[in-house]
Amino acid sequence: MNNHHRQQLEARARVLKAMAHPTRLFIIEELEKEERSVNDLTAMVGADVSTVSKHLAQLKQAGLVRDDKRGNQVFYRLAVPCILNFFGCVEAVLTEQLQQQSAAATLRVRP
Amino acid sequence: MNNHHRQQLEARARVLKAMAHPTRLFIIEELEKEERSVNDLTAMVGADVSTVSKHLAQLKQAGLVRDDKRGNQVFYRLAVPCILNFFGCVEAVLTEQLQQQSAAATLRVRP
DNA sequence: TGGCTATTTGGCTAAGCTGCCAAATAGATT
DNA sequence: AATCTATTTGGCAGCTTAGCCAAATAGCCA
Repeated sequence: MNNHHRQQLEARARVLKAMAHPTRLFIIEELEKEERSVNDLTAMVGADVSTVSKHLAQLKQAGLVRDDKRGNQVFYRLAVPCILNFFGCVEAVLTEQLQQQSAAATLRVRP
Repeated sequence: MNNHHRQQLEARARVLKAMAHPTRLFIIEELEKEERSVNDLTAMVGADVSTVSKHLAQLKQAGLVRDDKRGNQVFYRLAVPCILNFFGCVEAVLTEQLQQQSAAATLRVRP
């Protein structure tokens, strides 16, 4: 594993880490639909404004969202449109897990 | 955000979190090529065996890899083949970041 | 200006993660 | 059985994260 490769892996890990939180995934989902102000998102998430603001800062730092200040408010939108596709594989993983679990349950019931 | 939705987001976040570490990404990359024993991976990663073993346990817990004990050794392989595609979007994010950075650098040089 | 709303930042605590060493476990070999 | 190799587990120190409250900042409106 050379230096360049390591840096590449670290960069990828940073992006994944920024996405790896339920609230931030929710925000990403919402921003897929349309841009939103911090206030909007705060109401939808149901946490303290400061918490949501910090989540948004993390997403921005990772390059996943952009912000746009208009008047009083700051609107956030996705920086990268392809995040939707991103979940095809995650879903596959989750489906696999369900199948595994139900298979295991069946084995326990009928050993 | 109803209960089912929240659980779905948490499940997705767990998978992403399992991937969000440079060493674990490296392991995933290696396992894309072929199955590997813990010893193999430890040599490639260059950390303590116990550390690598714990990374593997995390990947397994998330449903990303499967293990297979043969004789003395435990071989790990990917549970889900589609992880390769998973990175198209991450790469797009990273490319965006580079473009942003070089654009900003240009602005600083020629304001 | 003063007050109002929207957002960010600082500070704190509780909880979680990472990596190492040491010890335990499991299989193979002599 | 004794020993060797491969792997996992327990435990700890150091570091990071999440969430809240309080305070600071920024723009709007009377």
